[in-house]
Amino acid sequence: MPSPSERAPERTDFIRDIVAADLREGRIDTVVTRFPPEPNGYLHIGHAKSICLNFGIASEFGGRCHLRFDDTNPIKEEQEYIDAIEADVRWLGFDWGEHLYFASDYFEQLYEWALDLIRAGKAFVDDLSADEIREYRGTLTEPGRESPSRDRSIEENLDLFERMRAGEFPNGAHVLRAKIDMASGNINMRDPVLYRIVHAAHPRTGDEWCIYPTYDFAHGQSDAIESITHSLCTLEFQDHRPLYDWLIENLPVPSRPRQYEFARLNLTHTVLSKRILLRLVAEGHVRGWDDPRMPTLSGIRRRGFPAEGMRDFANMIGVARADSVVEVEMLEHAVRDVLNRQALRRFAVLDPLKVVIENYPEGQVEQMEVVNNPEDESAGTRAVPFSRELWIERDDFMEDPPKKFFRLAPGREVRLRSAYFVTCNEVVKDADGSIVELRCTYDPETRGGASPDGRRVKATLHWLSAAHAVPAEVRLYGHLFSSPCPGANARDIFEDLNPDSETVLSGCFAEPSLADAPIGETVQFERLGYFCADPGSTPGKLVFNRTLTLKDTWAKLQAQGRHDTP
RNA sequence: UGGGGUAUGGUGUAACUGGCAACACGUCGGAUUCUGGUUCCGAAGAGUCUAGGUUCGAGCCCUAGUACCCCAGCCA
Repeated sequence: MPSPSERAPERTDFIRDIVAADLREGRIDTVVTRFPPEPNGYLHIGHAKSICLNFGIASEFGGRCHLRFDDTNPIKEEQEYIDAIEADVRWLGFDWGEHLYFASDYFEQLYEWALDLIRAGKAFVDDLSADEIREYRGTLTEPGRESPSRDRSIEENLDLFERMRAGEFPNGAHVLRAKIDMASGNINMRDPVLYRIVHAAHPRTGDEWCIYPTYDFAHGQSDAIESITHSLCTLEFQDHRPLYDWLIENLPVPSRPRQYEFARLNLTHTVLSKRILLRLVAEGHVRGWDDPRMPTLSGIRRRGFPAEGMRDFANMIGVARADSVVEVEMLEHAVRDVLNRQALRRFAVLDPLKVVIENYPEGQVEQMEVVNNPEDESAGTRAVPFSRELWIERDDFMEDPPKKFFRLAPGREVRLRSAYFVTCNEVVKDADGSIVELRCTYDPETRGGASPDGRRVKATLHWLSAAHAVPAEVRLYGHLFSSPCPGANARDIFEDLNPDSETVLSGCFAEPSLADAPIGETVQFERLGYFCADPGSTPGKLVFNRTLTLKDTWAKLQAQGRHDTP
């Protein structure tokens, strides 16, 4: 069965158009892209869009895509992030082969190129402090002023820069700057900083360096070294493109990469900002980077989202240059679409209500054959034990049902899925008047859920044999933010956190086959939604995370009814 | 008169080189269904930021506006 992405027509967007034209007109032989994360945090859904774009283009056009860590700032970067990022990209389904690179691999070459720039009189060592540089830079509407250090001799610049590398100066004492144009309307061209002194250990190069190139001095040159043809980044780097090009043109680099920018992804009810995600974790609003509510790849993986759904979503939303906010419903649709096709069906009861089948022999147990996935016959069937005492969902019974409720009610007959038709005869209540048990009878002729006489029922319920059901904890997840646009209108983004984003249910039951449910495999609890065992789940204490609910027309009706009857 | 971008249904995208504004999500109906799921059928919803202009014909070309986004890290 082809996936939607395979049967979808060839996707086109402005970047693919450019790549196709470059190939067609012979400007390049092979397309080479790269995904360039900084290892200072975890990857999120926004990164997934970029990963799918870069790796997707490479595979569609028969090229290759590199994974390159942009590790030029040792203060923020850690090996932990490098490992997590690699795992996330692999999980998403992409393979960089042997093309794993680090900007730090190029530090020596970058240093040589900096020397070249100095020798060409196009870079200088500045003595100004960070504050002074800011002052000299001017403002958005006023030009900047040239640094007093700008006219230093090439020899002195060379000497100073070498001594910067040698560790003779403390952090901030000097900086290497390009000599471009302090009056440029583009602030990035006002003698941008190329190197700064940072006495800090780097996760890869350790103490080898105490000067580090800035993003601007590292990125384009790294692209050139790797023969990247199309360097794709987000819109906020548009203003850097003139500098990217200036460096490429003024340095003896081995290839001529081109930068193209696209709009980053925004999702409703979600925040895709490393800074905010870091705070959510640090301030304990969530269980960690991989909390099932987090939009991180590790979070959605723990939540049970299949990678294929994530990829389908990336294809659905397209790539453009206009700022936009995609509704999460589209992501949820992509996930449900994959899960509907692939997830095995299982029985679980979240809010159990006891049902006793009065005419069912005491002590008898039957193994009912239940289909694993109606969308995939090859998934086969399984046996689920049936007996006299059962659990059903409390929501599936109403003592005084409204007209549109067609589940179980006094005197009404429904089907227990793949088992029998049952009729409710009596409602047993406790002293407080709350329902504790239903007394029902079953029709032996309807075994397997069939109706030999053609009798029809309006509802089919899931159920569990009370004696065989295994206890479980189930965590229900909703949107992390209740507002579709968290932090909009200058609101504090944390005020928009949804207080009900996680509901932990204890006292749930699952069918016996779920006792050893593999971690990370998402199944459908019939009629309820998609769920997967949490990594913290053990056979002794089962914990399931709800990936998504099923679409629920009844819940929608109820919600509408609430408005209709004030 | 800083610089750089972007405007198409509620949302995201599409419309080859000027030729009936299309697809998906969502919404609303209906059919099917041993999941109020899935599937199927149908509908509503934009006349393309505004105002002019060119043209037989403009989302696309021209002119003038408007709105929104990004930039003043030794972050990326």
